Amino acid sequence: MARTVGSNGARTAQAIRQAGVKLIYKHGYEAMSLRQLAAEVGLQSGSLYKYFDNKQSLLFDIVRDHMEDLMGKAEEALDGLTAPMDRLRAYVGFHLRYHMTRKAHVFIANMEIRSLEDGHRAEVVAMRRRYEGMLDEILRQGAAEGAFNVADPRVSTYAIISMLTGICMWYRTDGRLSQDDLVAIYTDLVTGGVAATGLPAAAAATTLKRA
Amino acid sequence: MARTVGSNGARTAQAIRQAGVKLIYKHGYEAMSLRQLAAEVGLQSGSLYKYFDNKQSLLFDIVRDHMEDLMGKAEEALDGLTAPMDRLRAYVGFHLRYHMTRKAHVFIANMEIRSLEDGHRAEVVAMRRRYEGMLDEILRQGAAEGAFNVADPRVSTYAIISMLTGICMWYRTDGRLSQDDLVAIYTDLVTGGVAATGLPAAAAATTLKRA
DNA sequence: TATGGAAACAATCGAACGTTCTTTTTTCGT
DNA sequence: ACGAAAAAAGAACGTTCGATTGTTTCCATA
Repeated sequence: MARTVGSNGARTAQAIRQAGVKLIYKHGYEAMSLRQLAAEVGLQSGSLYKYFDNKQSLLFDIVRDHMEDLMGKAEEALDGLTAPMDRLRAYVGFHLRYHMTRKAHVFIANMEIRSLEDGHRAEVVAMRRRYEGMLDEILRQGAAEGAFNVADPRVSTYAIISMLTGICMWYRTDGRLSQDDLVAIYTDLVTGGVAATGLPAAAAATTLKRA
Repeated sequence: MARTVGSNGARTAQAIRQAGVKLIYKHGYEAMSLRQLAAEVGLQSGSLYKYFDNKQSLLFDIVRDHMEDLMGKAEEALDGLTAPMDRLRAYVGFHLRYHMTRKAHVFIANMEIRSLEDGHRAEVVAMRRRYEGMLDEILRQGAAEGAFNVADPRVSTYAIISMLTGICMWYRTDGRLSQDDLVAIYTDLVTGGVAATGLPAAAAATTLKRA
């Protein structure tokens, strides 16, 4: 047998992509074999090459498409908001919800960067920097206006994003708390952490040397 | 040639361990071949089997030893402290410093869990749960005493640990900020996030439904 | 200085890998 | 109804992998 009944290129392409995300998420890029992927879709391994040039480009396509989707939707979420606190809350809420609903894609984009070839990795890192820059800008604006008290926006950005992204390591749809509950809890943590306390954070930083 | 001049079992064992950490950190467990590891140490690949049963047990040994070290030192760091805020600050400072100085080990322990066989993974997950439990306990105690305002200690634990652990993704010894600076910044973020604000966090959580 | 154990080499195994190529079958526009 | 194009099968490739085995060399000790 050869071409199977009812086969359709577009549908197969999508199935391959979905199965790729699933298997890379579960086993890791290196550990996923193309035979495994083909079996998941119901093909022979050689047939996959009608749909991508090689294994590496499959990974890159998945990661790049995800990053573009993430950034596009983030800009939508912030659109129209100007006050730093509003923008911060919107960013936190969006990031959390996105990472709860796209756990697999997010995990891959964060963890398989090391498996990308140099050129591809550079592209993805640049995209990630742009995404982080959005939060960095919010924190700087808020600090400038006196709404936030951040000793170092760069570090706070890393810290906050790490905290939020971590949710995709343990969130379960059928868990104890709803997405809304979790967004509320995390929002409290973040806004509390950057809240203006009266005394400059830089001073607090210098007084605490050594521990 | 066979046994090389000056060869020493204990020294080789340590060199293999170090090289293993280095290569797994750089390339990932699956991507690291034993030939690569052997070359790094200056051996033939077959000779490695004098030092471990198989590739999997090398990974497990590295992760388990790291987890035991982490927990032992964490208990030391908290030893003698009773006030929740003191214990929280000590936990944050310890966790950060440890993760800044043992980046590779930490990264492996967090990222290569998926590469562990079921039994080994269960052991490591249990250890990690115990480590997380230390922070969870601090938050609960602080909440009970009214020192902290945490809507959900379990979630706050995950959030804080994710935030702190994330530092090993970007911290560089020759970076702009010292370890003390970073500890101060992160400590502010954490203590601010769990600070008692007056209004119960649970109420804040329910009022914010939807976004 | 002979000897037993420790340490490493060298060769090799079968399996699995990513990839390429040819062939076969189905689909679809004319 | 026919022929081209699309879709997939299936076989084969060279390579690399983890792992095993038998042999050689070094070293401590008696």
